[in-house]
Amino acid sequence: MDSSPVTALVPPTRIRTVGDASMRPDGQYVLYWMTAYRRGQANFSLQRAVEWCRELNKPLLILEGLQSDYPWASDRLHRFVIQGMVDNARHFSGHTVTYYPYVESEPGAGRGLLRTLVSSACVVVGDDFPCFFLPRMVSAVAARTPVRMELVDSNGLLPMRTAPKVFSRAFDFRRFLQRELLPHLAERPQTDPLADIALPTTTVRADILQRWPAVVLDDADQDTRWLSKLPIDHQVHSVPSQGGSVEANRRLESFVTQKLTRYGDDRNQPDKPATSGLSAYLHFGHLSAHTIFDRVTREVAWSPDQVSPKVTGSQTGWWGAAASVEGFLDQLTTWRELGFNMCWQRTDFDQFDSLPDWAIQTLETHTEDPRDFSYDLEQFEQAATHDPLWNAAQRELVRDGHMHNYLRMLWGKKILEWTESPRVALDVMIHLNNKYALDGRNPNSYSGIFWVLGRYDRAWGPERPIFGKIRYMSSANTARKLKLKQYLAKYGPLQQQSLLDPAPR
DNA sequence: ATCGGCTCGCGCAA
DNA sequence: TGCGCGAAGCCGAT
Repeated sequence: MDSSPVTALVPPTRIRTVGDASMRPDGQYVLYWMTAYRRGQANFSLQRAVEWCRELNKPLLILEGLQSDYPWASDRLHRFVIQGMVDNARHFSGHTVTYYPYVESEPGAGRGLLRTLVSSACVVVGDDFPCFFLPRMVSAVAARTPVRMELVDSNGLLPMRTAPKVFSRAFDFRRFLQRELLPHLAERPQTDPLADIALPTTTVRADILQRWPAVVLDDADQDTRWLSKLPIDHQVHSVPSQGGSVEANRRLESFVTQKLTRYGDDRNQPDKPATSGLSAYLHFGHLSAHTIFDRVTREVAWSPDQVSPKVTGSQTGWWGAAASVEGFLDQLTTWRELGFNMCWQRTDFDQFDSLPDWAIQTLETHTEDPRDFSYDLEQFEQAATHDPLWNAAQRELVRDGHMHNYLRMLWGKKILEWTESPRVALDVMIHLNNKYALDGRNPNSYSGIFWVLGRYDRAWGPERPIFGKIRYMSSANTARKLKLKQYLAKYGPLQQQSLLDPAPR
């Protein structure tokens, strides 16, 4: 793929104008409001903002903000994002742009900042992310923005707008991609849209900086101290995983060179994991799916002419690559983009009633079935069930901010089995995942959670209590299938310490 | 270890 | 209208 030319312009299908205000040529700068693609590289939003700068000969101001009052805001999520800001500050300092990282010090403190910056802008470019509170926030801003505002889709390899409907099965979406994806693979974002160009410069006014001080990133290593003053959840402590584009690229490199060939066999093996560990970086936009795709295909010298002319929707054989590579690309394309397809098409993607009819029907038939075990949210959260394997998976989530690939399915199936109703089970899954997982609050998190309840799946027999025709999973079989000795030891109960205390450093 | 049966909605060819 | 097929299932038989 590397040899094909990079698209000169951001594809129009990735851009939508919101509101009806016009561009103001007498503004002082172009404003890029960075909310989802928190990176300087391979970012169509940034690239679009630069297009405007060049057309108008105006400076570029980039606002990367972090509110403190969004749901589940915590030390863990804040620290990851702020580490990303450190990388971005370093990256943008080598370019003729003004980068303005802002972290809200108390709820509502940031109110007015965006409006103030917009009032001097020619045009505003924002990120078109279809999940969590971002769509609502962005439309609220768009409704009262006095200048032209564009949202750019830099989420994935397929522009969200090109899928004409919701796909209810991976197989159908995969078949669609096999027909449609190739041309879009050629329309890649520029690696560095600011390379080799000199834009006019601007500064943020002193009175603005005084009221909304840019976050000081020099002492990011000490950030635990100033994070503790923010009105966020300090019980959800930060984790060793470092956020930001630098670490994201380091992980990508290590995955491609060390693990990719084993991906097919070992991705579910806890003791010698062959996973990429990139989902949190994708979620916060520290890394682009295009960058991952380019790096993987370069490593294995794949080119589009290896693609099979036969479109079947089958998982294997279409890419014309080794099984491990096809498996990983299927994750990156079919499964990742399937979640974006759902969130883009349906605003009720996080509601129980968005499940397929057969799943709702069978779950409701069995809602009154007696439960052998029933736990409330706190018992789940404290990993206080009777099942050591489930508790270990929950502790991994709470302590490290992620959960093992295969166990997260079992984790969800058991929550369904051990709560009073499927709707409550859904609430528990969403809450725990969004609160503790670095990659939560993302379309793919919702895919995983809803898969537990039947989305993208099919009915299975025999019909069982509670589950009905929903696919069942058991801890005993999982323990038989995976080597879990080290995992169980690592995530066993702590002796003295409460689960929610900060991890020892 | 590897199998067949369980069981069914969906898209597409016919 | 019928057919093929599906993210990771389980269970019992060989």
